[in-house]
Amino acid sequence: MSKHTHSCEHCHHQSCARRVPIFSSLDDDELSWVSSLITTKKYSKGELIIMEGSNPESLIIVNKGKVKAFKDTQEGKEQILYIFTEGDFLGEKNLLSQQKATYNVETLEETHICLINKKDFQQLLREYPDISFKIMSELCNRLERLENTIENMGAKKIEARVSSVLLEFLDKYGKHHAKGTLVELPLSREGIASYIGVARETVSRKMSRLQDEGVIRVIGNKKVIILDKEALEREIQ
Amino acid sequence: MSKHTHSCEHCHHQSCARRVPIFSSLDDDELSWVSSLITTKKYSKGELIIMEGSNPESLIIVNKGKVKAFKDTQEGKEQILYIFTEGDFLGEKNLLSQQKATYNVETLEETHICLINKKDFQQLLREYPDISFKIMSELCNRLERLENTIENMGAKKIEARVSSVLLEFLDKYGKHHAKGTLVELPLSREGIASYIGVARETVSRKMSRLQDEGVIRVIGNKKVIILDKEALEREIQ
DNA sequence: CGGGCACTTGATAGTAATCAAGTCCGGTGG
DNA sequence: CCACCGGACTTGATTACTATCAAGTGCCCG
Repeated sequence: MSKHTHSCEHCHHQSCARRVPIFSSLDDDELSWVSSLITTKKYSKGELIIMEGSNPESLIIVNKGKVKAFKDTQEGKEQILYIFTEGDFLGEKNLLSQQKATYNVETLEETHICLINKKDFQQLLREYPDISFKIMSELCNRLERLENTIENMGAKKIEARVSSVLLEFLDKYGKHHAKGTLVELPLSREGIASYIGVARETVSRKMSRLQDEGVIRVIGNKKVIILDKEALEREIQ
Repeated sequence: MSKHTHSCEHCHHQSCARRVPIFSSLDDDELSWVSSLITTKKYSKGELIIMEGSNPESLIIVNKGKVKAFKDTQEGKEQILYIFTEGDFLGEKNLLSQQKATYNVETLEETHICLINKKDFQQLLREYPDISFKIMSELCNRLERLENTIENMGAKKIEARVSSVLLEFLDKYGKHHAKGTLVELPLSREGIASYIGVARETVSRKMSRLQDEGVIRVIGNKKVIILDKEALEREIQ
């Protein structure tokens, strides 16, 4: 057994490593070793974790909470690119290519992260090629999501973009509910707007319309019940 | 020396393998071996290489020519996602994740491609981890390009999108010229339009305006001289 | 030289951004 | 506990921009 298995100060990390898809091919001993490499950090809501142009020296894994990755444009707008949640990793660009961060990352709620040092991470990759495969696979998934986003933004009506986001949030954050699926929105109206590239008023209007049509039910600013998932899927086609 | 080094039927492939960034860490012997795994194929302009939903069983490397990767929407529009040129690989999604093709790929001119069988490719990855690193690095680059595209489409004016494309083409296809840089456009106006997500008439108008302002000079339908690169960069900011 | 196709240019209409009030809700302090 | 305050959201009116529709125009190729 690894000498790290019973190291109490790392016990709470192991669950982190165990939950992360990129380490899913490792056995208990290996996970213990990985856990020993991890340090943790906690952030409260609204803190900036990574700043565009900086040079993070570690792989970051989200252990609890949510963060948004976004770019600031000179026109004063904000374009949200990703929302990362439990199990997602980030900062890989700085470790795999030799690049500076190309976007900001900010917490959307209280968030705990795990950090793996650049050298340790690179050693892991060499020792366990399966981790590389997992990462490549995840990078392909991200590419696919971005490709779909581009298709939405370039070739589809705004109705379709709103429906897409709602379905995406439904998949990620939906919970069963009497008449449909209850979704806790990770973003404000303004956040949704800068995620799909429209004005915040437009999001309000489209969501109001969807409510009038009986497709969704809006509960305050942070919750939505999806009553008719198929209708949303029809909007996207 | 590898027994393949003097195998004439593979000589013309070796240059392909040698030119490809993902194999740049291999030595001559290893390259010869890779070359022996490669088969080639030629396409004329306008042929469909990959169809959305199909399941390509090989990694494809562009050896000569250009191809476009695009999605067809139900609204009848086409969204172009990538233009791949000499040295670029594609089809990785089907080999790294277990996914079907999520976009169509069509040649923009006469194109020669190299094919590496799925099993051979996976063996290569296991034997030479550096190839995995190169691929991860390239995937990160693609992510970054898509992230920038999304920023353009979501948060920037159309002027900026046109300027972005022109600068992108300038980087990839520009050649020195008396008064600026001559760029052979890989896409028609309609192609450019579906690359940046606007109507083809809008591309015409914006380019006319840029010509009136003395920033570019349009020569027929397929060439442009960039006279004032800085002006384009200012449009993007 | 003629035909066709891609492109340009102009006119119009539709849609979303912007500007501008309100409204709702949660939190705070009296 | 209630009243007030501020921030986020909704809704309405107007403006600006681009898509669409509709003629031309020019260029390439046979």
